[in-house]
Amino acid sequence: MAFWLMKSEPDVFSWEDLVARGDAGEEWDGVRNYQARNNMRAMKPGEQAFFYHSRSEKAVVGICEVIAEAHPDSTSDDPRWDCVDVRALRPFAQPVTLEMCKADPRLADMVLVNNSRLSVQPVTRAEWQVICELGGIADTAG
DNA sequence: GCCAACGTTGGC
DNA sequence: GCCAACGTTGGC
Repeated sequence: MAFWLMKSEPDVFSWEDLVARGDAGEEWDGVRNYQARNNMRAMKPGEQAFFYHSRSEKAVVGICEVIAEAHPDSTSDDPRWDCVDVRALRPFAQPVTLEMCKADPRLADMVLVNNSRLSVQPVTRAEWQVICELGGIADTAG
């Protein structure tokens, strides 16, 4: 069981947009970066990912669930680009800002803190736990 | 809105 | 295969 973090600019596709899709979820298309794509290829249905609002907001706002393994990105004719499908699982009681992540020594090694440009990234079990705690919800990893 | 950091492209 | 030029991301 792996854990992930996926970024989106809220102006383009927000957490609220994903919630509005309901259980049908949404294709996580548009990723044109090999590392991010490789991370999506490693995802399995049932795994969870933090949903992060970049740019204006800079905060983790909820948790989504992978509902389909990687498949060709419908927004690209280039066979290199795959993506997964996700659906909203649960919102945070309060958003966990980038500032909070940087301030917490337990998250010092987090990819989000150290490589701000990777849009789909792995999260460790320990980091998952900390961010759930900061977000005011029970640890969903069980 | 700016620009640093990073990734990709393409000429050589 | 190197690296300069270019485009994009995302924090500030």
